Amino acid sequence: MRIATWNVNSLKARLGKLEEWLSCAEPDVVCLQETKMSDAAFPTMAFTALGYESAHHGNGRWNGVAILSRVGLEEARVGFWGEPAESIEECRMVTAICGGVRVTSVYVPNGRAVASEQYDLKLEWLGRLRDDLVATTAADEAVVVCGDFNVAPEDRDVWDISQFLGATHVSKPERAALRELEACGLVDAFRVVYPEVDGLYSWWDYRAGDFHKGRGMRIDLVLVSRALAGRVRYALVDREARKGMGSDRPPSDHAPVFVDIDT
DNA sequence: ATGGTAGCGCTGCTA
Repeated sequence: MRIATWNVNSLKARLGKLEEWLSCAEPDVVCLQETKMSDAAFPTMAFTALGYESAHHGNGRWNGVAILSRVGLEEARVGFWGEPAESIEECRMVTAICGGVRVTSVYVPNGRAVASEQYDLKLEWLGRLRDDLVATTAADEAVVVCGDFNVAPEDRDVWDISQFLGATHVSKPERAALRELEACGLVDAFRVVYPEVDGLYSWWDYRAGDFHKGRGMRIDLVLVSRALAGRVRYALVDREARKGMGSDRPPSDHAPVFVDIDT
């Protein structure tokens, strides 16, 4: 199974590129973030035409997450376990069973600035994600949680750690919250394939032309349960797709990343 | 140099 995650920074603006990329990369499952649209506007038929079932959770101009699957999509649910859908203000999580794997697409809150209210909410959100996993997952289950975590797991996952002094995405509490997910049995699939490789960035700031300067961060992660960790065969950040593929629109500020797993 | 760009949507917020 080839499973991908891509923060598209507006699905409306990126639909053409995404369709191109689906034909090119042929993923079986795709987790999307920042669709920035309502469920009513979600282009279900465009994906059906390419052979993908879909589940989306969005309510307007911010956030919005989706799962596309060409290997089946069942039991879709939005938000955290037990959370009433109508009470969710920010659409940041959708889960479904795809080809025998429980897949979750997450868009973790950005956090804005360390010690801000939004930062505390980010840590709280990651805690709720952990609680969801504990409540719903058996130890031997095939689970993939992927998306934009807005956390760089280690210093080598940013272009220059000295530039991030006191910044979000690299702070100890954020990284500890990520490690809490790993303590639940999730494994960073990229580090299975590339234990020693630096510079596997998935996001570059639009401002200051950071992409072309190689100044990025690895914040888009594919976390797999231990049952799958030994079966990860390949992983890639598709930087070509971050270049724009020759269309008239700019690319997303994130590149798609994917892993191949024997399932 | 407290910058820079992108998206949404029409004013300033979010990233």
